[in-house]
Amino acid sequence: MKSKTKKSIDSLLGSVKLRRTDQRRVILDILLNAKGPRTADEIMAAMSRKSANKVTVYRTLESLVEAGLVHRAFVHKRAEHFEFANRCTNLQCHPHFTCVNCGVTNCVVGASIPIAKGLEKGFVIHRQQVHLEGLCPRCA
Amino acid sequence: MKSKTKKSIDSLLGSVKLRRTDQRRVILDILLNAKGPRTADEIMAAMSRKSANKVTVYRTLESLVEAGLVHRAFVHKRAEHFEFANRCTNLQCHPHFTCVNCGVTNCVVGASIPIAKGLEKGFVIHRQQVHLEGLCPRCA
DNA sequence: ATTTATTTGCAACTTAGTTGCATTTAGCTA
DNA sequence: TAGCTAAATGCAACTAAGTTGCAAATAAAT
Repeated sequence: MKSKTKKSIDSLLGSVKLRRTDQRRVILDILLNAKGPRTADEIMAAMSRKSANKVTVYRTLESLVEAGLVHRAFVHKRAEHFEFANRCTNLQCHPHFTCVNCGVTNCVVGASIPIAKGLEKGFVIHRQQVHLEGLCPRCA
Repeated sequence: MKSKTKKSIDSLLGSVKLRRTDQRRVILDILLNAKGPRTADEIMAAMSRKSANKVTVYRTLESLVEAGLVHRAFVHKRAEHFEFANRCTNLQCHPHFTCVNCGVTNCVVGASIPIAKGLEKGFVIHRQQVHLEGLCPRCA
């Protein structure tokens, strides 16, 4: 990790009042550089020899989610997927697209979907999440 | 199960060329009468003494999904949720709403959301799924 | 009624995530 | 800068959700 990156990650952690630990830095760094949502397992693999216990990874992700730095992505696979919480409006994160052929899931940029209208009276929407599936350009 | 129900379930199974077995009839009946998506576990509980091995439940759900009679609902919980595949257009199933307070997930009726536009060239959308979370009328 | 491909059930297994508890460490205070 | 303490980490053991292989049962075609 470049020390420049380290500083900006440390200030991210500071901004949400989380202690600056190595594990948090490494995990945040991985998510910051990921092109799409990642599972705990993928994160552990990316940490490689830097070691890290899976319990720590789960707990770290949990604390990052709670702090709002990371989101659980909505991708309809068995394992939870996490991503750095950017490109999200207040009510809606960017959608994700999963290719039914190659199985790859990525963030969708440049598409927008209006928030649902016409709900029965009394519902308060905090968050809308959209998932698309179909064929990616390579598989179409 | 009323014999009238049984007949209509049998004709559903016939229409997708699946053998009419008791387990399939019972599981379809449960999903037909459910107000929202159900997990394999909930289905097993509802089958109660009628017995059923969990492997059979999973495999039955799988075959019903493959046949298109049942959909995997998109609800962001650890266990898969299944529901009878009605009220779905070609491209989009009805949305689901999960209350962050009481945890209950239900189908949203009467709301509509347009299909995403503006995807990068080459993507083919087969299906769009929307999930809403927030407060239900009772918890708001 | 017989046959055969499907379906079901059991046992054992895997994957994803969790809990309790002992040890280590970030960052505050003196 | 050392000491203190709450927070974070790691290990072992566990649970929940789903899967696989194989043998027995059964739907439905003949």
